[in-house]
Amino acid sequence: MTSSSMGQYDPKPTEARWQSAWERCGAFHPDPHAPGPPYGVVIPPPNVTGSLHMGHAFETALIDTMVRFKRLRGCNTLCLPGMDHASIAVQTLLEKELAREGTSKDQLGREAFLERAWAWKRESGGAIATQLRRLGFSVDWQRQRFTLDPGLSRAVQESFLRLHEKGLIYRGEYLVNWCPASGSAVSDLEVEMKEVEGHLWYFRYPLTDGSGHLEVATTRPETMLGDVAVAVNPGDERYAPWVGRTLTLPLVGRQIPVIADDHVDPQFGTGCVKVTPAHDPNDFAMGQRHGLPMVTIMDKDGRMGEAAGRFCGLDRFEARQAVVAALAAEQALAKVEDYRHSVPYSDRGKVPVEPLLSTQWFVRTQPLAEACLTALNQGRPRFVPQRWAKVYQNWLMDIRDWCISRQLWWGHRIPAWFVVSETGFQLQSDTPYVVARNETDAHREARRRYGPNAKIQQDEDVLDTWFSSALWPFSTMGWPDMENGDLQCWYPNSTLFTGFDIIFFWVARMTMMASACTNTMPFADVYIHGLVRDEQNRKMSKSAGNGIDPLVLCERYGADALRFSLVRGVAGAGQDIRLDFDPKTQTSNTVEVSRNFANKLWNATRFALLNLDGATPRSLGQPDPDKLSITDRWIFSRLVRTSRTMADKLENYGLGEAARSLYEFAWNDVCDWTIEFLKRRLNGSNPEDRHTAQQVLALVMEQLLVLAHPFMPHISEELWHRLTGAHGETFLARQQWPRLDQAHLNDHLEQQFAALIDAIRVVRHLRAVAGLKPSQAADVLFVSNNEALCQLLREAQGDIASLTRAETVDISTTTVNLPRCLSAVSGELQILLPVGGLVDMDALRDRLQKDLGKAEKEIAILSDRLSNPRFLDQAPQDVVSKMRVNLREAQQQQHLAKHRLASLD
RNA sequence: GGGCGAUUAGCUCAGCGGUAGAGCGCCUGCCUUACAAGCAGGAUGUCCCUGGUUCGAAUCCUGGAUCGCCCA
Repeated sequence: MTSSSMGQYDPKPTEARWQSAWERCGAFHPDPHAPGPPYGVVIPPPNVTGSLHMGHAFETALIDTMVRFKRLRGCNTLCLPGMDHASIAVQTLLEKELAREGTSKDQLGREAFLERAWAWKRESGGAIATQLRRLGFSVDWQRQRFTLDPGLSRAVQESFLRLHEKGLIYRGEYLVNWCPASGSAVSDLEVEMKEVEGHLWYFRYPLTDGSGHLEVATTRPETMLGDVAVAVNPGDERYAPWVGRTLTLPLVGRQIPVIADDHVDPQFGTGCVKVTPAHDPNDFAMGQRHGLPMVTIMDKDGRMGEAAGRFCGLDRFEARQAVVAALAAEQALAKVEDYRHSVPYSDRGKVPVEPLLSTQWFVRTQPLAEACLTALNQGRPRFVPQRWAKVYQNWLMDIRDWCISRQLWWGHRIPAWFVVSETGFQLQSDTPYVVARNETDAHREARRRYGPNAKIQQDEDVLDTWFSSALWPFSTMGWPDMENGDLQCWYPNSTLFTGFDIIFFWVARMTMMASACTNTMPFADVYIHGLVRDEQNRKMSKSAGNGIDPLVLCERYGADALRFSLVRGVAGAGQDIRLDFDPKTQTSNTVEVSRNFANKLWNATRFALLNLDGATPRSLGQPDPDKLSITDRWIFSRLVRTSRTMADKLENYGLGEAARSLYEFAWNDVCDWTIEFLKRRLNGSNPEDRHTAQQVLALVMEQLLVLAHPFMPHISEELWHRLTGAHGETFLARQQWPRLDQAHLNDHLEQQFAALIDAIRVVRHLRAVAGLKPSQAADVLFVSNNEALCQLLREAQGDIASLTRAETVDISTTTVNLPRCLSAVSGELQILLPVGGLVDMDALRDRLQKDLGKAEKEIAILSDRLSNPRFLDQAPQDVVSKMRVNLREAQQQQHLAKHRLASLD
């Protein structure tokens, strides 16, 4: 290996090695009976057709940081991975494939189609599981689950049965959101409102008695074929005389009444609205209030049906034009306006959904939502950040029933059998049915209820994929087998990590189903994270084409670097983060910073290895407290403080803050100061000092690697093995978070140390001002009448000398008059560098003027404040006394700076 | 229309009652035996505006502006 490459960390082989070693050894395969408080997390199951995008990487980084932290803290930790079966996505994908082959799912038939779907799943489904491994996700792959697995299917079936038994699942004919592209109903949540430029068409509907007409406005002209009334607001005087009269519907000839309903907005359009109960949710409600008939004019493929008369067979958008043209021909088209309005689009099919009257299965959500609201009032689950609890609450308070049946094949078939013999072997909306675990049971039950000749036929439909996802926290752990060890140990789960966009889809449905099935909330906490945005603050998405492939960044910078960037970027909880990326060069500054940090850890450890003579932290043992230098005691205090701060932050989901603490501790405290301090003793001739320095170095480095592990698992594992010589199945991932003697924590020392560090910085500054080359040595003289400060400087005399390249460091409590020398003032300390004629007097004067200015400004502020009696009276005493100390120091500084300036002349 | 978030250095963002911080970028000097993916030093802010609370406000509260998201 060349010297230049030795200083650079190459993540690729290291990350691959540990990923496979962890999995091979089952490092993350916990035993539910093992000791330690349980910490259980199920990952939000990605879609089986999906591939890794930045949102997954972000979520994974957050989850895994927490999970690894809890594991190091001694929790019996399970992180369970898996995927959902994505009914619509898989079916769409396969149908396209079949179309290319010139066939279709209907030609294949249900059984062959499902075989093909499973074959697809085996061969190309679930690529994302491999991609998640690439991030170093410490999940238990042995417990990986898929929503269509037998165990989970049993949970789906069982929960359906139980909910049905409790009357929480029912079947009925209602207006549902129909997606003509996938040929299935979808739930309210799968509908996305999009603003589009459309038109508002005004139609004239004549009174049947020929005495005039009313004008109605609509954005969907074709639905007029299904109109059964025209409604006006009861308070609208313009139309009061019209209420109760009859209109003749143009093109159709149907006689329809004018009705009065509070829900009509008199300000909108003409104040008259056409009522189409079978094709509009508001009209449906109105139709029910007024007992109006439902006229369905459209078929399930989005074409006009028989009730549309001469428009039958036309596609809905063709029909729109044809209806407008026909009305125009009859002089019934009053006018057309451009009109911007919201149109419901199917999230899946990316086409406008049609509200359609149809018989479907529903979950009666209200009783479940009430149970969830009660739990929420008792703080279950706890939302982080809290504001999302309100979003969740509002949604539950205004909830609508959940349409759970889908006219698809890939999924959990509804465990209901129609007793078709009761309705002449025709399936109708009122055909009776039985719900059962299997066909034999269903048949038995049907015969019991409907006689020995009852014939049954299973419902063709499958359940919404979210139905099975809603059971995920417990279906993955063996429910309904309550004796299952996993369930007993890790259910309810500890935390659910997910995005806010999925609170309704998933979080609320999980809590409702858990309430119904397990009578508890499925997790204690819900951590809601933000989105990853690009440098222009746009949400990353495939459709916008601005998505960054996390795997590209892993290749270039390492998974550790990507993860660290994502976690460090989080401010508080739930905030969006921004990630820059230049597609031309395939580079990201943000991730580069983290890559550099990994490299810093690499080199710091390399320094330790080069200086430990093959010894390990264990073989060196703990240093003797009496032999610790002041710098040793300082870094121990910093280590204890950092470890404590990070743990506090992580316990409260402050992941970004913990990451930043780590970064600062590692880079500043350990690398910039401690390693630099230790060099002198490690290279020195005193064997006892050298031994202590080695002990300190080994201990600090090992603990630093533990602290880094949740954030950068691979490199920390690698370096820890090199440092400790661990081998076999011993992993850093399974070690203990630092449990250090809290007695090392020393506030006073850390405060004093700031003055020491500042003194060194001032010396370096003076050297720079004087233009001294690093190789040129110069003497340093500190003068202060603060005895404690002088004592500190004396203790660190050797350290100061080595860090400032000083030949000698003198410390004096009495003022020394050296005329031509570099000088500066820092607090109560005067710093002098006697360098003879080399001095640039102007630069020196500037520096002292600056010190003086700073001191005077501070004196002005502080004395102003201290002369305010109300401040003295009302501010806390420690603040007042701190101000007094600061003022005294500033005055000292002013005095010294003036004195030095005077001595220059 | 209702709700939520954001606004701090050229850029990306921390800080959230006690004298404004980091990284990147920029300027100067260094290949100093862990690291040039580095080291040392330096320059850089009406903390969006407006009132108010307070001895004291970037930080808490009113109101407003701009940007973004969610629900209707």
